[in-house]
Amino acid sequence: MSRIASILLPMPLPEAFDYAEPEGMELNVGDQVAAPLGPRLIHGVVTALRDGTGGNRPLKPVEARLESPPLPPNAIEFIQWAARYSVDWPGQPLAIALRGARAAREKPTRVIEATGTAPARMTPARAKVLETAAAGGHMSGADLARAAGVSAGVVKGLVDEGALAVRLVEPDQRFAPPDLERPGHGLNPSQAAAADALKAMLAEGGFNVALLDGVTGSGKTEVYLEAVHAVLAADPAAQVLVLLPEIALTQAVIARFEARFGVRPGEWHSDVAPPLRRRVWEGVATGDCRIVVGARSALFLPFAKLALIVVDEEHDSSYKQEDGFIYQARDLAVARGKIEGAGVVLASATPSLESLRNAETGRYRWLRLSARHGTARLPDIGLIDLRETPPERGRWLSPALVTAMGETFAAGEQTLLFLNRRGYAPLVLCKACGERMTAPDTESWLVEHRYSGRLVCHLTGFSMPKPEKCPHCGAAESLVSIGPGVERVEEEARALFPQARIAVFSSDTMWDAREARRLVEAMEEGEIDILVATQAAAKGHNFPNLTLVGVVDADLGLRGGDLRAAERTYQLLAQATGRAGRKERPGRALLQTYAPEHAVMQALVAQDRDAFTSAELAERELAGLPPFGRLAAVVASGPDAAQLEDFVRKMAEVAPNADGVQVYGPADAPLGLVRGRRRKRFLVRADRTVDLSAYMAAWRARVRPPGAIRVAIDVDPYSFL
DNA sequence: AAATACCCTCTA
DNA sequence: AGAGGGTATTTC
Repeated sequence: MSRIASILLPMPLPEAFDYAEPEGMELNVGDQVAAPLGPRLIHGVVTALRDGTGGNRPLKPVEARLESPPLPPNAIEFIQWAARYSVDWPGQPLAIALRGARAAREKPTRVIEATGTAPARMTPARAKVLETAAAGGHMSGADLARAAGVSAGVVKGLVDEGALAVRLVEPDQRFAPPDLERPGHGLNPSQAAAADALKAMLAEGGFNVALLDGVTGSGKTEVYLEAVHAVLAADPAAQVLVLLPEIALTQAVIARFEARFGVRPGEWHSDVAPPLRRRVWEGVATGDCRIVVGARSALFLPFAKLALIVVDEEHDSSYKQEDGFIYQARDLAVARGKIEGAGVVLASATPSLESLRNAETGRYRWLRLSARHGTARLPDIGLIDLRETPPERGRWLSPALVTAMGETFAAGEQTLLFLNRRGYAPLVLCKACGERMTAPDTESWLVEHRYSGRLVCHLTGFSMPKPEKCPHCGAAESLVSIGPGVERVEEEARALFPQARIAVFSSDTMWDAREARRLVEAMEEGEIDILVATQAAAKGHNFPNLTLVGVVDADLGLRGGDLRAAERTYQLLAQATGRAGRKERPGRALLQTYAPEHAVMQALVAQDRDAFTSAELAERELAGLPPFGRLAAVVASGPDAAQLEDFVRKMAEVAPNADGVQVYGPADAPLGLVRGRRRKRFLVRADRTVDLSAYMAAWRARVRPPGAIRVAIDVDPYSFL
């Protein structure tokens, strides 16, 4: 009896395709195979096997089984679950899961070895080379020549004569096991209590979630390191995944793991070179690699025996992937934990309201870390009311903030000026005709960047040199820069403190990870007096001599007013102000605001997170919004406005009726035009009990968008543009 | 996603 | 007729 293999292919197809298993191939579920699809061969994964032959038409046979470890059943289940949840085809998450499996392997290295045969003619140079080669050390030809202090020609001559031979050595792909005998960090009582509670939860085994909730500087990392240790020690096959929101943070966390366990964990993010990626992927699949530190896509790795997932800074919005396969890694981490029967730890100083709600209702264990590490105390936070004491016209730093900066500088301490806006000015307009500079095919303002002298669209990446004349009315010298970005604040700070050492930290100035680390080190060493930074610097780093944080525009994130505006602003500003005064020095933070009475500002000043979150939760509950209800967004886009209008009207007509579901829209998206495509939105609100994914899938099945129109479904949206 | 089948218009 | 182009369909 021959068998049929269902094979999932990493592309947007609605289901796995059936193939005939060739005689003797002996496939198993999870095997990676090459399967013919039309005229091409595709790398796919076997998801099911059953007896039988092709029914209505003959099946094509599987071409070959690939020499790469199979995907474990749990990984396949997770991929299918994620696709269903996100209302997308299973081939999409599979494509993410196979990114490491398809990367090029590291090439074998060429090493030179002595063969034992003596060369026909011996010279001092040759003798030196043979001696060096005999000492071993697996050197390449160039290295051997350098070590022996001779030219490459001598080595080549010996190879040609057969006294030396080139051997190809496969690179060592294995991961060393972690050293569990190393002592851990000393924990303070609060940390020890949290670590014990975590270890107790993990010792129970099976799926459990804990929210590790502790103020900035309370030492969450040490706590979860102990949980990691407990898991690795309890089972020699157990694996651990640590998710981080930013690639920039991975090096620091990897160093912590290296110090704690004596081995370098597997590293996983978009900047990892293909050979290492392949090595980590295979190490994870075989169980060799027991610790992975990575960005959100590490969640799709094929763990052989995943026992613990840590999501650090769980509130961070970069866990939400917004394009391609849309997912929220924090939520999927919980889902994966459930499938794997693993523990999940969500860590944050400012947890998401979703996680706080789950902790409140007891679905998650709630572990609170109170004390700040060492003797440091939280910074004093003050508000500067810009309505009463505004900066001078054309300036952005108010007198009170400038005074504080002066005091800090005089005391030899550091200031961080926080402004979450790249570039020089967010808007350039013509004072003659009022024209605002926008990209030709996108409806958002171009941001002026003075360092590069260009106007840049932060949405699409479009950029152009700043024009001399207004492109609309032709007036010369009429373009004015409106509003501040970090570059402009830097300019102002230089004018105010010409003798201070000032630097800018944003993704434009720090596009290279090494450069970023250099700047962080310079800051740590006290070589910078004033750092002007976007959120790229607000996260994670500890600057011991930083005693003043000035938030240039505390209201920035509150404008636009989407669902999470207040929550996000609170989280970001709590994090930014938490940078001040970590070691023995007291710190202070000053927030410039036009809305000092706003609940976010009041909560920050009072350092009363719980008051803020309970008020915010009460509002969400009243409106039936997350975490009390669920949302999904639909964005339809197309080049032709009339055709799009027509389509979304039809879509509205066929929206299924269901209890506890309301469909709002269609409406023009706030960003109505991106890359030449007009955009329309729906928003769906549902009660928590509704299977929103199923609802959205049913709706989508009722329409067939014309070719030029794309429909993107976003379950649990974070962006409302 | 990528190949190809289909269906227009344009050129001469 | 045949090329050239956009769009719709198919891929087990």
